[in-house]
Amino acid sequence: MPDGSSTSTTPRTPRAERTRAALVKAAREVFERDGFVDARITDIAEAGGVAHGSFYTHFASKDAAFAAVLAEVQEEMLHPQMDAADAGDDPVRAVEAANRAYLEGYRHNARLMGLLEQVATTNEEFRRLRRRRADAFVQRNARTIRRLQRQGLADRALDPNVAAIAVSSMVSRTAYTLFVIDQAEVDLDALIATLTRLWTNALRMPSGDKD
Amino acid sequence: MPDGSSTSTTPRTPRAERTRAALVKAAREVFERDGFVDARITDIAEAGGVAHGSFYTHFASKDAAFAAVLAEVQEEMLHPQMDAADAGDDPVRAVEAANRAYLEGYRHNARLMGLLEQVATTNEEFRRLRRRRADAFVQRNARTIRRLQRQGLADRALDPNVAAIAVSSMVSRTAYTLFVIDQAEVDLDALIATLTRLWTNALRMPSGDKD
Amino acid sequence: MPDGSSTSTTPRTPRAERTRAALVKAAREVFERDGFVDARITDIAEAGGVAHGSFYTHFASKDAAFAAVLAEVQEEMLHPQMDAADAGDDPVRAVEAANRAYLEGYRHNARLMGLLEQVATTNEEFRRLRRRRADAFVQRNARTIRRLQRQGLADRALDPNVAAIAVSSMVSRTAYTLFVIDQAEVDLDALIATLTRLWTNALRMPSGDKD
Amino acid sequence: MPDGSSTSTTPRTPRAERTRAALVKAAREVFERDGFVDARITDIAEAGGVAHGSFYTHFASKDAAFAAVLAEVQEEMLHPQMDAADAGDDPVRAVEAANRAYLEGYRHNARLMGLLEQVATTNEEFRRLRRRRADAFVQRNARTIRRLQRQGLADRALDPNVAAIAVSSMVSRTAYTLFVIDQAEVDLDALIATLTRLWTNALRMPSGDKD
DNA sequence: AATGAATGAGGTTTCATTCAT
DNA sequence: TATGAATGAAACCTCATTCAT
Repeated sequence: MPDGSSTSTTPRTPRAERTRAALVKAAREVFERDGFVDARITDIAEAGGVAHGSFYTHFASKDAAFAAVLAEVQEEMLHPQMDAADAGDDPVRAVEAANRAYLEGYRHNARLMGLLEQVATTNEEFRRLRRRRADAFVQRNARTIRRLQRQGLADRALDPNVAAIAVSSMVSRTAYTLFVIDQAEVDLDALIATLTRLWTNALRMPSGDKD
Repeated sequence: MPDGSSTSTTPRTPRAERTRAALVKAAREVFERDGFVDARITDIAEAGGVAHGSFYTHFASKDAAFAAVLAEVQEEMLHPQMDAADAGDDPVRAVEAANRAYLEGYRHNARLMGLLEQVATTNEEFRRLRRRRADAFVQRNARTIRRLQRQGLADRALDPNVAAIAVSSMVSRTAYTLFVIDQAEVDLDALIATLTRLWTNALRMPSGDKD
Repeated sequence: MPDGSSTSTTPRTPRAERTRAALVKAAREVFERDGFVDARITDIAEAGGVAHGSFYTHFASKDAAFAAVLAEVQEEMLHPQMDAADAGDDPVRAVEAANRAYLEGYRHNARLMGLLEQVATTNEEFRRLRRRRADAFVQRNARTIRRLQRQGLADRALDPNVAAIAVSSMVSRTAYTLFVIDQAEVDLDALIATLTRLWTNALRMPSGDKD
Repeated sequence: MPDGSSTSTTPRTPRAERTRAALVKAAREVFERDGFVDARITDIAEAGGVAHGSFYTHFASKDAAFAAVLAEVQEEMLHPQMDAADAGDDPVRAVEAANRAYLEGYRHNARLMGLLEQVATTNEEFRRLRRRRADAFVQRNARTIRRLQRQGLADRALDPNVAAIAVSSMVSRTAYTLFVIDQAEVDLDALIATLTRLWTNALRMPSGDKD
């Protein structure tokens, strides 16, 4: 979470806790409805059932409120991790599991992801946040790709660092396109299947089927 | 290009033409330096060497000026077209040529592309513009993928529409990551090679080399 | 009074009440000094001893502030009502009383009446307001004229509706001419006497004196 | 006409004369359509079929153009003159003739009269113009009233100066109400009859009919 | 903690008028 | 005389944030 900005003072009383929770919920609604720029503190306070000024009892700024909203979904929104442990020994299944986790989380929080994209274009703090999350993902995938290459399970001609960026871009931007821009109804299983196959193809990971 | 957004009547006199050109140049500089939101009309006018109000002789609004800036780079910025004609009979060469064209254009106009991304998150008009460009690209690629599948040159298990979105996302988002976010010095040839290989791998397009 | 034009929610705290009152007073001063068009929000705020933006805590717009100023003088500024009850049985005395009330109110708020005239030429909202007030007056007078005609106390050859407009125009426009345009010192009793006599003559209302 | 402001330089050539005439016509249309404040020089020039800047070849300012428009209707728009010469020896007929002339002129140029009223509330120059016209009218009527009083043909109890203002206010404001504000279809003969009777009644001028 | 009034910076846009060609 | 581009003043209103109660 971007530094200490999420809250000015750590809330103490249960009443404050309740108010804060109501404001986080309200903030998410208003942000998702109006976008970050057009969202007004007044509207958030009103939606949270408190007076205008009370917003600042709990958040130092509009940014801080947005950070608090993001913090709530952080767990759900980890990037897909091609972690073999997730799927026994089968790397393809691992990719699929990672994609499923990511896409389900993305779809569930699509508007928020769109917001993060919006805010990150403008605000250094959230640009860093977005980058940190992406980096963690990319680096872990780069390690995995290197391991697969060593094991003869992935195309050795690929630069693992660039490949990690590329496949992660493929999944995340496709999710953005379908869920945020198009807002289309999507057959998630089919989407996962296609992206997984593209991914494993791209790395030339061996699969049971014949070419 | 968002149609009516630049001032409707074509400028007449050479003097006007000169002033307008100076303003487009100035606008690009200011936008790239300050971002769309923080760019001030005043600064653009000043950078263009004209009086404050003269900006409005040529552009109806900040949006219109931005549209004019984008129009200038339109040709350069076409999406990669996997058009076989570009590379004789070799589909892999065609992909590579398309990627090269796209990535060179992107790198050359990286800041502007970052701006477009920024503005599109906020402004319906430019959201449509971005979408229109992406759609054209995606649809042509979808046709190409279908053709390759029919010819037995691409993985028939892939949904061509989703695959078209995915590979296009891979290239464009990787460009955004490297050129806009990271702003790193990049070995373009290596990047093109990797992306092309990932792309052709992803579709299981046959290539000369052995796995 | 143009309904929703003053800020919707009734102000709460005494402090707000005080500030609002100060702003209404300040607005009246500035409007009367500079005219509606040239009056600047900044000047009103300054004259009211509050910050620029505080004006908008209490009024949605310049129009709303003007409406609030008008609301303050509404009682004083009713049009003259030729209501017999005001003067026992003597209709002439009733006319005189009505004229006195109207002219005293008009003189007292002359600059404001000039302003209303100014604003009404430009602003639909206040055009309606002016019209509503005039209509109420005219219609009541039309009824009275009809009654007097029935009682044989007024010239039956007159169209009561047009006559009502005409006599009301006579009084109100004379007031405008003398108090707003000429801004002359006026002997109010003499003016009332003349207008009353013209009025009662015009309707051929019987009076004690001989011609 | 308000001083020399109507034209910067006296036009010479027939071409200039034609352009100027077209602009006066255009100005009247635009003023009547949009009101003085909202009328834009650009629109006037466009309606007149000339370039924006050419407006200033013929008029020093927006005010000057409005003055030129008013000058065109000046003859028609003289105030009613209770001039016995108009109607032989019958003073009532004279009043009627004067009212007819005034009301016909007013109705014919109603929108322009509304404009003059609008502009006069804001602009000193036109305030003076309006006042000069009204004064001339009022003073002549005051003389006539005095004469009638001397001849025993008018109520001697009336202050002739105030009475002159009052009856002139009655006619002019009634015209404004009906033609400018209400914009109603009006039976002109009936209106003239009523106003004439009110007027002659008001002064207690003898008429053939019995009370 | 909660309230809600007060603060004040900040930039867009319009359009009458000027002026070089 | 006509053109039309250039000028620049001017002020409104929003809203995040602060602060007195």
